[in-house]
Amino acid sequence: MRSLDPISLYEGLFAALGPQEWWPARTKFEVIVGAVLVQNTAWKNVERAITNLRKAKKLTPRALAAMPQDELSELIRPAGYYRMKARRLKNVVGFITEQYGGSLKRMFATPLPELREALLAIHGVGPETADSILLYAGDLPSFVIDAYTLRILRRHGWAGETDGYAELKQFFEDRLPADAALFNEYHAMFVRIGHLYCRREAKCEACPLRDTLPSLRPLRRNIRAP
DNA sequence: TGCCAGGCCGGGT
DNA sequence: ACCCGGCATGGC
Repeated sequence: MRSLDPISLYEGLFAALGPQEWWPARTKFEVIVGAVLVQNTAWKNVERAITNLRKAKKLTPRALAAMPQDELSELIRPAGYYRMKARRLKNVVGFITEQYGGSLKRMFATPLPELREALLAIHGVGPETADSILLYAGDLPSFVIDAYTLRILRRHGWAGETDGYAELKQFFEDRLPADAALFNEYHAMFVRIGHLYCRREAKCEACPLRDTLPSLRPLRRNIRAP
């Protein structure tokens, strides 16, 4: 991570990409469901599953909790790993129901570190899923690292091979103001870059990071996302 | 046509 | 503390 100034990188990304308006979801609960469904899965497939759930009117904690797991797994089938993910969704809604009476409002009123630990204790919720829920559903400043972030940071030599999720998360959180809107925009831009320029088919030469970044310097102090 | 996507878990070194 | 196989559908 040496030689990476996260604020310069943010400014470079934002200048190149603009606001991302993430997470693509209509409700907070839909974000939570999506966060589980997208585990190692293309978002396109998740959309189908979400659509099925919406049409079936199952996009609330209570409706999901009341549904048989087999029925749930059929609805989310397009997202892949559907049996496992049905179980995981059940675990998450069980947690919301038992701990907070099904109220996301109450859940997200929990102090961030405490809630994060609680989420990680749910079977099927790992660091990225937990942080995505905290940030994108809860508007809580928990920086999300994902495969794209890791790949981009490594490809540019900013992250070493030994840097893992915890190290990278810590790195950004230590150097940025704890602002959910900023973390939101930042991670969303990493994913966008990943999608467009950092996949197998995509061209690395077209990546905005390629030319803009080396010439970047910290210019402004106010880096709030729109 | 294969390879792989916005992970996570469990069992083995 | 790592490393690996399993989990599954759909798109390019």
